[in-house]
Amino acid sequence: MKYSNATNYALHTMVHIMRLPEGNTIGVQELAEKQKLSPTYLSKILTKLTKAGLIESTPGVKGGYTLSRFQKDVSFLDVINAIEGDTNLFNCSLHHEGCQIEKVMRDAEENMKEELANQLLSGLVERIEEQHSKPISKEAD
Amino acid sequence: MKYSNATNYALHTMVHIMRLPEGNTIGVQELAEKQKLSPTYLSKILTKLTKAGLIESTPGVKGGYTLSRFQKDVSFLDVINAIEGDTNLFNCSLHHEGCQIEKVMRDAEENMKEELANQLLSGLVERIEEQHSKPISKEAD
DNA sequence: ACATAAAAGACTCTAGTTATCTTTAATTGA
DNA sequence: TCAATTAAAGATAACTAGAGTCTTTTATGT
Repeated sequence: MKYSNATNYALHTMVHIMRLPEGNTIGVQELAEKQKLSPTYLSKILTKLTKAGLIESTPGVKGGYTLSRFQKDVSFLDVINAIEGDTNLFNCSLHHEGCQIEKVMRDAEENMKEELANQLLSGLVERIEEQHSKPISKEAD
Repeated sequence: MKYSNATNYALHTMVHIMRLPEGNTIGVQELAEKQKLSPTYLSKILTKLTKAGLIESTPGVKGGYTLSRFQKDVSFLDVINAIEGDTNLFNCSLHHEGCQIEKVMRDAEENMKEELANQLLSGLVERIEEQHSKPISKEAD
C-alpha cells in the first residue's frame, strides 16, 4: 500500500512546470532529464496530467507543456487523482451495505483527502523558493 | 493503491472475535467459514494479529484464538499496522532530505492515521450490536 | 501416544506497476 | 507542401506485491 512512483514523478514534474517563467513551455526531454526518467515513460504521466486538465500540451516544433490557463489552483489531490484515479482505499470484502468498518475507514481516508485537497501546489512552490533563497540549502523540491 | 484484502479480513475477524462471549476461543475453521476463506490463508492473517499482540492463540485440542488479555483498546490502526506493517504511503523519489512534497504528503497521511488510531474496535462493536438490535436490519459488520 | 489446532515454509497464480520501443498524429517553419 | 519536431497512442516485456494453496512442523490437551 503505497502511492505509485508515477504520482511521485507527477508531483515533482508539476512543481517544475510551475516554476518556469510565466508562459514558458518545456518539453518532455528536459523534464525527464531532471528526474532521470526515460522520456517515453514520463510522457505517459504528462498525458494523464494533460487529460486531467492540469497542464496543456502542444505538439510540434515550438511545442511542449505549460500550465493550464484555466485551472489555476491545483491541489495535491488533483495531481493524485489524475494519476491514480479517484478511488477508495478500502472496500468491504463482504460487499454488503452499511458496513460499519468501511464507514470508519472511509471517514479516516476523507481526513487525508481533505488535507490533500487543501494543499495547493502554489503554496508548495512558494515554500520551495523561500527555502532556496536561504543561505545554505540544497536543491530540494 | 488500496488496503489489502488481508487487512479487510483482519478487521472483520477481529470484530468476530470481540463479539464472542467473554473468555471464549474460536478456531480458524469457524472463522474462515464466515468470510468464505480457506483456513490456511486466514491462518496467516491470524498469526500476524497474534504476533502483534492483538489476539492470543493456543494450539492443541481445546485451542483457538481469543482476545489478548493485555491490549484492551485495539484501534483500527493497530490492526492495519499488524497486517500491512507500519509504513509510509509516500516516499520522495529523489531521495533527498527536506522534500517539501513528501512533507505535505506525510502530514495528510498523518491526519488519516490519527483518526484510525482514535477509532477503537470496541466502539465499532457497540455500533454493530446496536444496529442489529434495531427492527429491520441485515447482518452487517 | 494420539488427536487437534496453530505456525511455518515452499510454492503458484494473478494483477498492477514500471518501464521500453515503435508507430501515429499534430504543429511549426522554411 | 514538405521536413523537422514534439506529444499521444499502442504493443510489449520485466518486475513486484498481493492473494491464495498445499505440505510439514510445532505445541497442547486427553
